Order: sequence, then C-alpha cells, then structure tokens
Amino acid sequence: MDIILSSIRQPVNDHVYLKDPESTELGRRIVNGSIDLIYELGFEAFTFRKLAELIGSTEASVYRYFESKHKLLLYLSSWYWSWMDYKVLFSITNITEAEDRLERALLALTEEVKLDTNFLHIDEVKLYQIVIAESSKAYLTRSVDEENRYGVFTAYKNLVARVSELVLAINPTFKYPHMLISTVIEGAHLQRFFASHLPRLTDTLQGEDAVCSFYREMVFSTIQVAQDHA
Amino acid sequence: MDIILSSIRQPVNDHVYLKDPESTELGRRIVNGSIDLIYELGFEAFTFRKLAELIGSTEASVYRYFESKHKLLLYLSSWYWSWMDYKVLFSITNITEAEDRLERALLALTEEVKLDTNFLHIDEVKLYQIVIAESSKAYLTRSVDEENRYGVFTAYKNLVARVSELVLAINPTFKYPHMLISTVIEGAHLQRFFASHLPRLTDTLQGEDAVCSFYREMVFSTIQVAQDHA
DNA sequence: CTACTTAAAATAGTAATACTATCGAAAAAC
DNA sequence: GTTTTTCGATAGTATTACTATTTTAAGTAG
Repeated sequence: MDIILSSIRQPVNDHVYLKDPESTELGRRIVNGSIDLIYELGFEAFTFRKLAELIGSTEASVYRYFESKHKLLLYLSSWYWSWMDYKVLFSITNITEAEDRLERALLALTEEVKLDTNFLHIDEVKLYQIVIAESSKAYLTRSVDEENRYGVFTAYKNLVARVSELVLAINPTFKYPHMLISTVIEGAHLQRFFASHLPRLTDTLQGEDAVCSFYREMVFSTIQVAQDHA
Repeated sequence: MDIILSSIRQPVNDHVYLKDPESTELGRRIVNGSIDLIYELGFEAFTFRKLAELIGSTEASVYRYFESKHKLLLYLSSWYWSWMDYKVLFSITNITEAEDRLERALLALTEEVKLDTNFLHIDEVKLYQIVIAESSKAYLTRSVDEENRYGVFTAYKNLVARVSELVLAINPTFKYPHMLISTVIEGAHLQRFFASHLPRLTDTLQGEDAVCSFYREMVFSTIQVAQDHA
C-alpha cells in the first residue's frame, strides 16, 4: 500500500503548505514531530516553538513550511483522508458483489486504527487519534469557505463520494448517500472519543467492536427499505 | 415553555461559572453579549476584552463570572442541551404511542431552530448556530475527563438518555440506543454545517428538510429490523 | 443615618502565543 | 565554482488570556 500511496503525487492540496514538507528531511521531521507532539499535548497546547525544540530546529524554520498551526492541522487531516481513501479503495479491489464492497468499505472506515501499517514515514495510529480529537477543528472555523475554494477539503469529499457510489450501487434511488456516509465517518470517530471520555453517550459491548457493528447495521437497514442483509 | 424552564433551578451545572450569571443584570448581559459576539466572530476570535467593550463593562468583571472563555462555552452548551431536553420533553408530553413519541422527539432534535421562542432572555436562534459550529470544541479538549467528573456534561447525557428510552420503548432489544441518538444529535448539527459550507458532504433536497427526513428514516429502519414504519 | 457587605469599574501588569523580519552560514544545484 | 536554496540564529511585535489591586457605587440591616 505504501508503494501506491507514495507513487501518487500530491496526496495533500498544496494550498495548505508554503513548502512541501515531503520534499526535505526537515519537512518530514516537522510533520512527524507535529504528530508526536499534538498526540501528546493536544492541538491547543501544541505550538511551533515546542515543535521546533523537539525536532532540534527553530520556530522560523517551521514557519517556512507551514503558515500557521491551523494549516498544519489541515495538512494532517488531508493526509489522513487521502490515506483512508486508499485504504477503502484497497479493501474493495477485486471484490465484485455490491453488498460485499460496501461492507468492506464501511469496515475500513469505522474500524479502529491500531496497527502501524507504517512502511510510510507517518505514524498512522497516532494520526488516527489526532483526527478523532482534533480534525473537526480543521473545518469548524471562519475560514472554511475560503479554504474550501482552494480545494483543501477535496480529499475528504473524494472519500465521501467514493463510498456514496457503493451505496448507490446497491440502491440507486437512495436519496441521502453523502449524508449517510459523512454521518458514518464523523460518527465513528466521535463514538470512539465518547467511549474513552463520555461513555454514557455511547454503547460498548463485550466481544464485538460495537462501532463497526452499529454502523454496518445502520447503513444496511437504512438503504435497504424492503430488503434483507445477512 | 419559558415558565417551566425558568422554574427549574440550575439548568446549568455550577462548576462552569464562578458566579451565576442569571443572578445579576451584568451576568445576563455577559451571556447575551457573548452569544451575539461568538455568533458574529466565531469562538476563536471572541475575547473577553471585546465582550466587555460590547456590553460596556470590563474584562476583569467578566472574569468574575467565568474563569475562562472555555468555561463560558461550556455554559452556553450546557444551557442549550437543557433547553433541548425540555423541547423534547414537551414535544412528547401527552403522546402515548411509542413510535409517535420517538418521531416527535427526533423532529425536535433535528429540526432547524429558526424562530425565537424567546420569552426567555436567550437568543436561541443564534445559540443554535453557535452550538452547530462550536459546541464540539467544548468537549474535544484535554480537560474533558476532569470536567466530566464535575458533571459538566450531565445535561447532554440526560438528553441522550431520554431519547434512548424512547428507542427502547419500541425495540427493547436494540443494542445501541445511545450510539444511535448521539449519532443523530451530532450528525444533524454537522449536516447543517456541511449544507452551508461543504455541500458535497451532504445532500439537500427541494421541498423537504433533508436532515429531518434522513435521520427519521435512518432511526426507524435501524431499530426495526423486521418491522415497517409509515 | 450609618455601618457593613457586595458588586463592579478602573487600572495595571504578566507570561505566553502566534507570528514577522533580517542576516549569515552551509549545503546543494547547476 | 558560483549561484541559489535552505536553514539556523536572533530579535521583535501585537494580541491573548489571564491576575491583582484599588476605588467607587449600590444595597441592606440595624
């Protein structure tokens, strides 16, 4: 999977950085260091000064790659959505049956990221936790509209579009495919957060991953008005 | 509705304020002013200094009511969840049929707040928009666990518990009632945000409120495995 | 009417944050 | 081997999120 991912140029929209961090050693240290540090401190307490100290560089050097810590968060989110899109794509490759395709895609979307598939230079497990707790802050801002115009959220939209297509392949008359899938994606993240911090807002069950089971049941029963799904 | 709401003391957990803003004229101006200003500027650009200027007071005076702007956001969120809980309670009062009860509760949860039911001193329409764009920032922090221990999120949990009961009244064996309802609540807010700013992540339809319709269909098909719902 | 209490305005100050600007050295590219 | 790019070093600024202290005004109790 790393081979394909790295062979695709520009997984992240170039409006989010001043200089491509993948292009230099320092750039990669900035991205990796920021993942470690945001994971550790949370986005609010994370600063470029602390990051610079961690990676043995200077604040000014970090600013040469990212205009602001908000743009860095956009970068990380965007990277994550691209990665997830490939993960979904891979999970359905060579699978022909429509329901099977959707089921696999949903699993890819909702399962907990625990193992480092890390052939790449990014720690996906930490990035997953960051996305759960911080990624909504990337778009819940006054600058969404402008950033959206620059295509910053394209990766996310592509992912939603891809899985929506799988829904429509099963039920072409279903009216809310994007709503359904964005509900699943954001919901699955949120339920993980609730399970860790506000458990009364969710349900945890022994012996199964309740998040995966719930969203699978939810999607299939919602789209199949009068059909059955095993 | 105002009579009942105001007759219930402490709709908001007292850990979020230093001094109850409902107890004084200045306190009420702080709350109302903050709603106007956060609505206008967004939570990031909102400061106590600007608020003080708006309401003709001083920064130090605002700090006598709220320890931080984060606590003020917790206050506003908590107020909103209590208000929503009463809205749901009212919508199902005297309704006996289980499916009808759930349907009405879901409508209360997902419908757009457009009219000021404002007998009260709070502008619910603006508060609704604030909750959509900012309320997740109230719990997506490093201090959630501690704040949760102080009962800051009780109003939200009560709301989820109340509607979950309505789900269980229809299908007592349904395994994920809290997950379902918190998915609906957060999802409905998010879809409103997407409709305004990232429309490719949602679906809008003419002549119907797609958010309400979608979540109604979703909930009923998910909980009724082999039943029908008109 | 006065003493006491509470509330809020006025003013000042601080540490940290989120940047911006400039300059020189070293490394890389041509 | 020179030009360009890259980065480190240093310095500085406006703003933010608070804290502290003192003064003034308003209620309230006896």
